[in-house]
Amino acid sequence: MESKMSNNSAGATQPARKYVPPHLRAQERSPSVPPAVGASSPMPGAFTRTPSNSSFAGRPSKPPSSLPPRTRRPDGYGKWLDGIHIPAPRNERLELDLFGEPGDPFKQSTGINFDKYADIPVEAKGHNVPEPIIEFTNPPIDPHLLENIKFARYTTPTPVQKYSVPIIGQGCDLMACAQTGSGKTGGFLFPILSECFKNGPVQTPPANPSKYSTKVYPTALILAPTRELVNQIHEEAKKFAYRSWVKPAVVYGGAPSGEQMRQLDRGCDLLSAAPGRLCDFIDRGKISLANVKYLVLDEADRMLDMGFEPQIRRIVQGCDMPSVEDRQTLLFSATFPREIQLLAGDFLKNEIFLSVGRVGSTSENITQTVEWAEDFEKKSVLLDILEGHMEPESNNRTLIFVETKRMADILCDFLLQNNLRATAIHGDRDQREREYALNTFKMGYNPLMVATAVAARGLDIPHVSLVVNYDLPSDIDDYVHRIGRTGRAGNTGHAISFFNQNNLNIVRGLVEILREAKQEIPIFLEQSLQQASVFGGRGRGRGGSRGRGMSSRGGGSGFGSPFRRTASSWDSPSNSTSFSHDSPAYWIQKS
DNA sequence: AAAAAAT
Repeated sequence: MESKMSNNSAGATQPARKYVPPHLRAQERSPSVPPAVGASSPMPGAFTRTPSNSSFAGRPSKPPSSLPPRTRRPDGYGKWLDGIHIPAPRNERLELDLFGEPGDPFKQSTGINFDKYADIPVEAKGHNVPEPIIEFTNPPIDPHLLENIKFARYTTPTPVQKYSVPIIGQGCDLMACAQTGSGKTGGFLFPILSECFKNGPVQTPPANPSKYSTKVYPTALILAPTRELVNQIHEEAKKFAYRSWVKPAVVYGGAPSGEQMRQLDRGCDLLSAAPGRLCDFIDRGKISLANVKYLVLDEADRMLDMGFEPQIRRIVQGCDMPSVEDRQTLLFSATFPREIQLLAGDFLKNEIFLSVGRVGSTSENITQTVEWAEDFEKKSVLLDILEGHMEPESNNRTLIFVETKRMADILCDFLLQNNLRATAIHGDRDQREREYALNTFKMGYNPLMVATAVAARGLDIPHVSLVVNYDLPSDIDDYVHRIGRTGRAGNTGHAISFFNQNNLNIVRGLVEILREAKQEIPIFLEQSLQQASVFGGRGRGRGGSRGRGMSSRGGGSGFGSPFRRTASSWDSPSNSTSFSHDSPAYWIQKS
């Protein structure tokens, strides 16, 4: 922000500076080495100033006939011509949009523990595992990507990136497991874009000029389980594809498909998509997967579990997607239950298995506590916690997870009635409401957000210093992802979970996670652990599912009935009626 | 039992 101030004041004293309309700014020559974005103090207004001796002023009045007249605003994307990558000129406004200013308070910045990532043990198994990279450097990373990485102010690759870049670069399939907030998105975007920049587009069938709307043939397809996550990946893709020939596009439900259609018409080389809308566009002949070279499943375990698997199979095996042999498949997640790892084999060939730390463990940057709270007292305990945590002028955000959409609304209303700035996100809200909730939360206008599972995975929201599990999930992997909304990129964070008799189904996994992360384990959890084991509680997720690296733990098949019991079926009667205590009349939204 | 994902 300081540089912006000096920029403005310097600009005011510069009589030579003229306004240049946005569509002409791109004509300016750019220096070959980019200064840090926004760090323009040595040369204020470098991109908008038009000195009289510039190439612009001396340009012939008529453009060379080989160039078609410009018909639309430059979009910041370059070309691939005769085997050569021709990046678009730089564009100051676009750079500010994409990368923000240095020290932008709304951006995630790496935290004090970033360097500790180097201490996490990494396991890479498979044939011909290449040496990891150590830094972002030209071989092997394409120089254009290096420039964009610099713009984004990424200085050091995270462990998953150090390995994924050479692995994907040498053409291998990959199953990568790395902790929440440890840079998985870069882990697939960097190598994919780097290779794309080096190799150019795959040959695309000629467009049919008679058709009003053309079919698009993305080179890379990235699938993710929620619309917001898909959108977030797309935003990252835009950063790292800046000025290149690779045009990112995004496709998901709940938003007008016409707009997405027009966006696709402007070009689509790297597509981020939610499964439903993608299928829709494939059916309508708008998207072909015939040219896909890279297929990414982000949150891969989620994408391959019961709810999504049929859709994914349809996209991967039932459309015109190249076969396993003819594409590269990349699976990323922080958790990977063993039976899903097995299932994933259908989509991979000769994959390299990469794990950073233990599969499914949590970051030690997150301080985890568990508090005993009966359902009826959760609301007041929450208020106490928030009072202690949300100092007025702090930049903190708190994310509160509940199990049901209805409870998300109820709790949000409760917080609002207590004069707290809260919002809610869940699948029953329309997409505009969801995006509004997420944006106001990100901006800090609403520093509290109540959420269902829709916000549990992947979302990278700066300044979430506290995650509250108002209701604990029944699956330990969900717990891992939820608390992973804090303590990202080397920042520290807190997670507080409300625990009571209804949560015995997660106690084993929870204790295991807390132990691994060297967290304190309350006495009541130890006791509940014994209680739960009487009922044969299976602990970690579905059947002790976590891989220990590549090495199988053998034994436990974990294919019993997935839900042998539910909390209510063995609850004491007094607890099963707790709902009526939970919601005194004045808290309930009468329907 | 719940949530998510197409209209």
